[in-house]
Amino acid sequence: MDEIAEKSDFIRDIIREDLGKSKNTKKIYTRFPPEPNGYLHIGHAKAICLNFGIAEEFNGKCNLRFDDTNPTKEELEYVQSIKKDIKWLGFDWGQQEYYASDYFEKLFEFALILIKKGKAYVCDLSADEIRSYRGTLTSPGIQSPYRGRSIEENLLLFGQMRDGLFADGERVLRAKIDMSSPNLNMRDPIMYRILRSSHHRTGDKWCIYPTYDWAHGQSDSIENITYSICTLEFEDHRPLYDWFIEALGIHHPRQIEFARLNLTYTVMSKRVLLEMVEKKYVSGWDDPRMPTITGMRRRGYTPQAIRNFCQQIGVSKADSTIDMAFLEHFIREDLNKKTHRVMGVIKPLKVILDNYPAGAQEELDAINNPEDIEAGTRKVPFSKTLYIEQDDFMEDPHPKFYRLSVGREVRLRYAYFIRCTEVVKDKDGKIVEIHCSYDPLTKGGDAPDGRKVKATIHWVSAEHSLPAEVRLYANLFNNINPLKTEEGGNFKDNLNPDSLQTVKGCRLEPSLRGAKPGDTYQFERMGYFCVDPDSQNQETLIFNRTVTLKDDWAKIKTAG
RNA sequence: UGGGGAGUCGCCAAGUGGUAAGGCAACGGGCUUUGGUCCCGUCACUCAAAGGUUCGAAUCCUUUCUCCCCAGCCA
Repeated sequence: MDEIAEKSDFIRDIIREDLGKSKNTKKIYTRFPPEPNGYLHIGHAKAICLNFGIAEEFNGKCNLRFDDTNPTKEELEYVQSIKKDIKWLGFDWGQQEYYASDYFEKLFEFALILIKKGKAYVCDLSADEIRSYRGTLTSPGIQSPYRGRSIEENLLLFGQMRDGLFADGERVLRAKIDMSSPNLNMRDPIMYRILRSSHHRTGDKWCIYPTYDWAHGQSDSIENITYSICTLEFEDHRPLYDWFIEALGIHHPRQIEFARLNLTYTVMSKRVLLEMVEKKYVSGWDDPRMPTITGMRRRGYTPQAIRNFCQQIGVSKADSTIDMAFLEHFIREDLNKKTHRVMGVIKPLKVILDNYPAGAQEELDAINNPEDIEAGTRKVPFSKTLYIEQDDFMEDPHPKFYRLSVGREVRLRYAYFIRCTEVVKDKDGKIVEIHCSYDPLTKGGDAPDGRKVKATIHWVSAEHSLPAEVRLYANLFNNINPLKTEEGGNFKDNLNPDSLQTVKGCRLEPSLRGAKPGDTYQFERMGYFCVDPDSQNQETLIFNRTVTLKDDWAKIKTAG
C-alpha cells in the first residue's frame, strides 16, 4: 500500500483495541456480503474498500460471500458483474468465494437444533395474520396460536416443509423469542419461508429458503468472520443475531455498523436503480450517468480515483451525504496526473487564416502531458483552415472574456498568434466562419517582440481533423436529494431531462486515430474524455465526458 | 408517546478534560502557451440548545430540541 500514515477511524480503532497485545496471534476476518440482485454502486465501493482494506492492513482475510437467500430476485448475471467490479476496483478475494446457499444444509441443521431446544416453531398463520399479530411500534404483539406446538410436531412439520408437502406461504418456521419485545426484530422472526422458485445455484433442490436474518449471522459465524461490518439499519438486528448465535453456541463475530454512503444528486437505492434500468430512464446498468461501478467505469472513472475517494470520505455513524464535487475532485486529481492532453473541438467554428498560404501545411510540436515530461511530445498538423471552439469567440465580448473577438489577438496552442479580422454570417445572422491573420513570427507560440496575449485556445486543422461524437453528462437528477419529493410524487419527478447531451460533428486532432474503448484523454481546456465502447465498429469515435476541468470562466459567466 | 442510532464550518471529518486538525467547496492573490495543474492566503472565540461540575468542558452530569432507522414470509 502506498499510504504512509496508518488509516484510522472508529472501526479500525475498535479492531486495534481488540487486538491489543496479541497483534500477531489473532487473525482477523472480514467479508463483503452482497446480494446478487443488482449491480454494485459507489456505496458498495465504500464497503468493499473498508472490508478488503481492513483485512489487508491487519494482515487478515476478506471473503466474498453472496447472500443469495432470495431466488426470486437474484441472478447469475449479477454475481458475475459483482465479481468483475470488485476485481476492477483492485481487490482480490483469492479462493474465498462463498455463497450463503453453500450453507443451506448447515442452516437447516441449525434450525433443527433450535427446534429441539424449543426455540423455534412452525407457524401456520398467513402473512397478513403474522403482520397483525406482530403489534406495532408502540404496542406489543400477541403470540401465535401455533407457538406452543411440541418439539416432535415442529420437527415433523419442518421436515414436511422441506419435503414440499405444503403450498408456498402456507407455513413458516419462526424463532420463539418475545412477542412483546420493544425491538420488533425479536417478535418471533421468520427463519424459513416456503418458496417454489429456482435458485441460480441450488436449482430446485430447495423449496424452503432461509430469510436473510436467519442466514446472515450464521454464515458469518461459519466463515469464522471476526468483524461483521455492516450498515446502520442492521443495528437493531444485532440483538437477534446475538440471540441466534448464543442459542446455537457457535462462533460469535463482532458486528460493527457504519453509515452508508449517500451522494448529492443521485441515488444509491438498488430498487430505484433497477427501476431506472427496467423503465429505460437510462441505457442500462452501465449508463455513464449511473452511480454504478460499471457506469462509472464506462464514464471514465478509474479504480484509483474511486479508492481515494472512499478513503477520504471517512467512516462514521453519522448519516451523511457527500457532495458530488468531492467525487469529481478525485477523478480530476487522478486523471490530471495520468492522461495525455489532446486537442478536440466540440462545437466547431471555422477559422480561415487569410495570410496563410493555401495548400500549405506544417507539423507543430505539442507536449503530451505537462505533469509528466516522460510522456513526450507529438506532432499536430496546421493549415489555412482550422476549427476552434464556438465558445472561444464572442462578437460582443463580456468585459472579463479575454478570448477571441474581432480585432483581438489570441494564441493558438503550440501554433501561432492569430488576430480576428472579420466575421461572416449567413442570412439569419448566424456566424458561419471567421477570418483571421496569423503572425508567422510567433510560430510555436512565443512572440519575438515579447508581446503578450491574454488567452491561449485550442484548435484543429480542418482537413486533418477526425470526426467525433461527444456525450456530455450532467447530474441524473435535478434535486440534491432525488428521493425527496412532493406528496404522492416519486424519484421520476426529479429526473434531469438534460443529463445527457449528445454532440455530433466534433473535430479531433488526428493523433486520436485508433483510440480504443476505455482510452482516456484530457481534451485541453474542455475536460477529461474516454472512448465509449459504442465506437467499436464505427467511423466516428464516440467519447464520454468523464468530468469537466475546473472552469473559472464558467463561474464568471454564470455570475453575470 | 416503543426500541435502536446520530448531532463539530456550505459538504465530509479529526478531536475522548487542557483551551477547535485536515480535505472538498467558496473567496482573494501569485504563476501559467490549458481561465487546467501548482503555490500562497482567507474561511468555527466555537462544537444542536440550555443549565451544572471543574482552575479549565466539544469532551463529564442533567434537561430539552432536531434528524435517521425498525411494524417484508426483502436484504
